[in-house]
Amino acid sequence: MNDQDLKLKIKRIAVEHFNTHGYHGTTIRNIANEVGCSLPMVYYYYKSKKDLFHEIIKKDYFDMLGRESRRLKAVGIIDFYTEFLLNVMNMSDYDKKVYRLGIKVYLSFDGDEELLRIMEEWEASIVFRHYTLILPHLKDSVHAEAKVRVLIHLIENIIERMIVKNQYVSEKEIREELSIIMG
Amino acid sequence: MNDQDLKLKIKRIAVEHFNTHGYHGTTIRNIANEVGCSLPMVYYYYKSKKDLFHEIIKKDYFDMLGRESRRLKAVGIIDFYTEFLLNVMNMSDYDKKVYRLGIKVYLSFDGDEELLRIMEEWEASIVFRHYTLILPHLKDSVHAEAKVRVLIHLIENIIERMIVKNQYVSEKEIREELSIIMG
DNA sequence: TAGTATACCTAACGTACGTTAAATAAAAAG
DNA sequence: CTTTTTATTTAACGTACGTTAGGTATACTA
Repeated sequence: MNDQDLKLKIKRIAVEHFNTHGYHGTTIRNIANEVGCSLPMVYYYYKSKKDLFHEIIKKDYFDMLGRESRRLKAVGIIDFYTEFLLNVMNMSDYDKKVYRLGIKVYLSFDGDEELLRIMEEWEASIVFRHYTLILPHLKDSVHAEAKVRVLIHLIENIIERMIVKNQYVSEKEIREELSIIMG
Repeated sequence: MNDQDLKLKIKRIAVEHFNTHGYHGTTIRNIANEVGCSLPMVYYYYKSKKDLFHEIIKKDYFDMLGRESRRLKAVGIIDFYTEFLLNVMNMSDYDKKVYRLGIKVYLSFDGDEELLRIMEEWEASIVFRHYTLILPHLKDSVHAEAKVRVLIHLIENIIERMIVKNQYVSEKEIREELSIIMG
């Protein structure tokens, strides 16, 4: 098998196992078994179990977040977020699993302090970006700031339904729910 | 030490460990160490690690949910949910940890299939209950059902912030956010 | 006070984990 | 064709886990 093929396959299976059983519930032996290679091959490509987990979050998770956020192009704010959320739902299965893993770490349900810190930095910058995006569309509103907050929470909730609970959310549903807040 | 004292102390420490390190990351030895008793004492009171975890979720978690939902008394729908959410935030630390553990299981981030199934049954009944509570207050609205959905999602999101991320959410904030949806 | 039940301990069993040493097979380079 | 590098394996090390056997105090009971 090609060098990068096996390395990638190991990571893909690892993502699946970390997702299903958590960091501590995942074993290198189980990963190797499912990949179909011997146990030390995992160590040939990844320094340690922790290293493998960190590479998934630090590289793949943040790559995916960056890729998604770069896609935003629509002008109307409801179109904008509808497109954003539909993009999330149409991500590849692998990206969805990585996203799920990231959410798990973000909620302190898995991973370690180091990863959590990195994520909270990203989160803060993203919340700020949402504010600057949404606020201009709400100039005349009395509860502008609260509306932004509710909108962010709704977006978080929809992403969680899509990624964590793996539910299908229709475009109609998304638009309807966004409209209730944006008026 | 009194019989029930130690049994309770073990469970309390267990909740803390399961919360911080997950099911697989928690060890009976660590629990016993922190409790200050010997390892087999845990087995004296609980059949197994799984049994201990299941007792926490099946008993304490659902007891807590029942207790909270029985408290709802206010008549106005915004008062109603504000009180409900404030109750959640004012729960004891132990109950909050149990709640957090439950959310973890509900999101399939921990626990097993059996517990997940039990939770999904409860969740379905609760969503239905929210519908019957909220809908009468929205008769004239065009997007009544969507509004109920958004409201439920907002409530879920606020609970998650309080319980999972351990954030303080003020009554003003809660009322403001609920009002944006209820008009 | 003798006997029984309760609360608790030390020590260990078997298993499975993360990790590594050491060897081999395959491929590339010279 | 030999040498070196890369890809892969088997086997094992040490550690830590869940769990249990078998014992000892303490407290209740008759």
